[in-house]
Amino acid sequence: MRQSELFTKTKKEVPKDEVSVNAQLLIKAGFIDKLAAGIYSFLPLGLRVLKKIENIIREEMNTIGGQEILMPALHPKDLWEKTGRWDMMDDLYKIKDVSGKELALGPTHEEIIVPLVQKYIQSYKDIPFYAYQIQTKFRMELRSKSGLLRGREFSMKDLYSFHLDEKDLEDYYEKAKNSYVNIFNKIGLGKITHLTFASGGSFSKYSHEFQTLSEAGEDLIHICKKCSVAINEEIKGETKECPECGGDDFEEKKAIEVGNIFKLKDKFSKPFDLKVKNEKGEEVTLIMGCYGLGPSRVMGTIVEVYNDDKGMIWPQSVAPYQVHLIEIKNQKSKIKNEAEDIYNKLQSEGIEVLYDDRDISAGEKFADADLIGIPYRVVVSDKSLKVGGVEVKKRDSEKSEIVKTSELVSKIT
RNA sequence: CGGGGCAUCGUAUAUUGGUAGUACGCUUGGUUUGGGACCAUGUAGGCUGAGUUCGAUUCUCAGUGCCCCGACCA
Repeated sequence: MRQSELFTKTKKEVPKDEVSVNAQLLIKAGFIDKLAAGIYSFLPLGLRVLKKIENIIREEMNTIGGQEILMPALHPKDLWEKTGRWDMMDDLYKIKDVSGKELALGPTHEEIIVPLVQKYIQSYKDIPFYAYQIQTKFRMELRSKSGLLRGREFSMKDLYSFHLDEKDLEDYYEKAKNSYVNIFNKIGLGKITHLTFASGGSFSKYSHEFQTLSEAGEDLIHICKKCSVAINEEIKGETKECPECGGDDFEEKKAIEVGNIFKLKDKFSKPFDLKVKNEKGEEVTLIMGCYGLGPSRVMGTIVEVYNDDKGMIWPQSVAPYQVHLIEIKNQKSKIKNEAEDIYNKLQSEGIEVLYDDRDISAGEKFADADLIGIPYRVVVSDKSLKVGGVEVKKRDSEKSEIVKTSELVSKIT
């Protein structure tokens, strides 16, 4: 992508009503735009990051047998009345059409997937079954805040699993848990994301959250010093020992909840009477698990965690581009041609390049590169050519090195 | 939902009960080119409604919006 053609430009100033680090940096760099409180547009750079995150999640979901689907965001009222959540859930957006028909904007999809599965699955032979989607959710947050961390409209991956018995649910739950660990490792948050015991509601003792350490977090978690699994505030009040290893020495830290997984058992299959025939021809109620993970919140979390005073520092796996190619030219030099050649070369190698071909000062290009936070910065200038090539600098490092143009591709892959 | 704060060109800000100014951005022309360069040029603004007043962007009230603290958050 040529930066001269990129839809958004960076700003020098941040809107004064933004305080959170992720909102400030993402808006300043032109990744997102705020339409209203907790409602954002994803602009070209931001959308690329969001999609990278989504694709990492997809890959892992597919690995554990999830089939991707896409359910509607508009939900007829009667489905929500069946579970009692039309009145119970106070952050449900409710709308009415001209005929007076009432609908909800989906905040989660148990009410939709259960009837859907009921319609297509009648036999134990089709169970277990796993389906997931990545979709926009709506929740009427009374106080949305902190940029992408708590929105009223946000992206969410929700996986639902269907089982014949609890043992099968348990087994799959463990698989899903592991797949979440893989996801956070791949996204670059692995080391600071703790598996966290949370309340299991009325049907199981525990559920699990995935909590990423950050001062911007709303949650307080208690990390077991022995096994580094954490427990949340709620659980901390109920137990003195780590449910994982029995340790009793904890460290308190603030964290952002980036994922949660629940054993729903028959909480939703029962009200909808979701049953299949077993081997004996008897009807059995299916039991369920659900597994949530918010790509947009993850994106905000990454920014909160990886930044410095100059801007964002994207992990390679989710960066909008791998290389920020910068040309520094003067009127007499042939830099333009050199930079063009390198741009084409890198692209033909399948490397994602943001090419700063704009006619502005070097300082401004460097400042933008630091702000946008692409992992590799490659500078082409008279100075670099004179000493044999291009200058390569990693965003998270102070030093740069001269690399021969012919060796550039191997250097950055 | 309780409490607090804020509202002026696209962005950030200043001033004022009497012609609203500056910087950045953007236009055009020129000089520049290794850490947000310079000269010239043009561009655009008082959240909405009511009240007080000869006159309101400024004072009062209401509304709306945004931010923060708290509560809430399968």
